[in-house]
Amino acid sequence: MNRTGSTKERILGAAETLFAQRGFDGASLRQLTSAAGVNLAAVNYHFGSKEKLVEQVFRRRLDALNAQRLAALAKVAGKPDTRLEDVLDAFIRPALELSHEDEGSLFMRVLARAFAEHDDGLRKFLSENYGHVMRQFTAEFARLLPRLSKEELYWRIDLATGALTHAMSGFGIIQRKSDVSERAHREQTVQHLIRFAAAGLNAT
Amino acid sequence: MNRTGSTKERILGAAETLFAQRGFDGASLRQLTSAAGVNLAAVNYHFGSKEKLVEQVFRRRLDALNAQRLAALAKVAGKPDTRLEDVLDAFIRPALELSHEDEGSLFMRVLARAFAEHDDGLRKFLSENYGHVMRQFTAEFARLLPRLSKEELYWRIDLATGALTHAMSGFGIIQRKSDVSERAHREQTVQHLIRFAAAGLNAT
DNA sequence: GAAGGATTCAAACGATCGTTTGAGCATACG
DNA sequence: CGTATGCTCAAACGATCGTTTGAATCCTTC
Repeated sequence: MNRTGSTKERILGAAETLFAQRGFDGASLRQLTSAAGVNLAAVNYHFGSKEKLVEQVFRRRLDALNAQRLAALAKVAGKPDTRLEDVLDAFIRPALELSHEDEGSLFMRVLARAFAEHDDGLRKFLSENYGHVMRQFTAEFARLLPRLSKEELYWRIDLATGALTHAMSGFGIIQRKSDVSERAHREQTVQHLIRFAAAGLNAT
Repeated sequence: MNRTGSTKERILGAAETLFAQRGFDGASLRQLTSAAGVNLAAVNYHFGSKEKLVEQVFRRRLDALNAQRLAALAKVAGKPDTRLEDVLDAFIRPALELSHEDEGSLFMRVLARAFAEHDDGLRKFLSENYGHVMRQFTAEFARLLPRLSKEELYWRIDLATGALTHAMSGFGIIQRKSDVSERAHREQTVQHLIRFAAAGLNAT
């Protein structure tokens, strides 16, 4: 039972963990509030409903994550000597750093579940709030891969993001290494993902 | 409400559709039996429990799918002039054909959900019953990519399967085209996937 | 056509779900 | 001190969950 931070923060933390482990339907508010050490009614008091809690779980991470992604993209977008790998780095590194924090290490799993859900409400929420991020990255990919048709480009970006989401959702448990090598290991992981995605995007 | 086939088959069909749309927890036996046009108690009578029904939904498709994959792999494995693309074709084409059947078009979505679940019981079931398929493909990839370390090979296979699962789980609805061009479109899709995966696996 | 196993059926079981309620407690402000 | 205000609490709400039951019905076999 977590006893640090405000009630809202404890609920959000427990929700992230349990949504990652058991899914949005599978994790009940009773398991969730029990793990957070708060009263059952606190969820509806602070968030209004379970569905709105789900939204806040996403917002808490994605606001910062996408801001970092856009900041990193801004440093390379449009520059004449920018390589494909630089853009992928801007996309991948913020997510990977999130996966290696003590807090937030399970969030990418929540995100992977959201993609698998194919839930219209959730997809609409993500598209409305964070769709512009993917659009900016897509525009930069299009600039660096001018020989690809629009259809081919969308295909490959979809495949690349699928690979990255799949890989990053497996983290937090499997890929966690010892503290001394964590930084080096993370850098190695970034390079693995970038090499794979760059080659796929750049395929003949 | 489906009224064709035996009770067991109608349940399996409705279960596949609803599991794809709403998830294993989200789809209730009442929705499921109602869509199948059978009595609620029929699930427990014919399958024993909801969990065993889930297993049968997987078995019904994966037995045939993996048999096709292994048969296609056997035609190229170990041959001196086999290309990476041939092995990927053996892996991808059977799954894509399943995605374009009227029946079974939603199964890859069920499979994508299972991957996102990270459920130990389900992963153990899949590993015990179909793990040898992935092992045979991995061995052939290792033969064709001798310059990759074992760690690098596993990384790339994981990323490639993630991309393919992600892409194929989006089918059945989005990518369905008109009947006349369906065969040509499917072939085009196979080539997209193979090109991307081959380039990723083969990256410098 | 009677017997008997296989299957279907409506109904109910206890458990658990998300949500609501109203009393109780805390802290801050007049 | 008195009283708002924000928050927590136990308890209960109706709904829905997976499962079980026992009678009704179908279907085969002699």
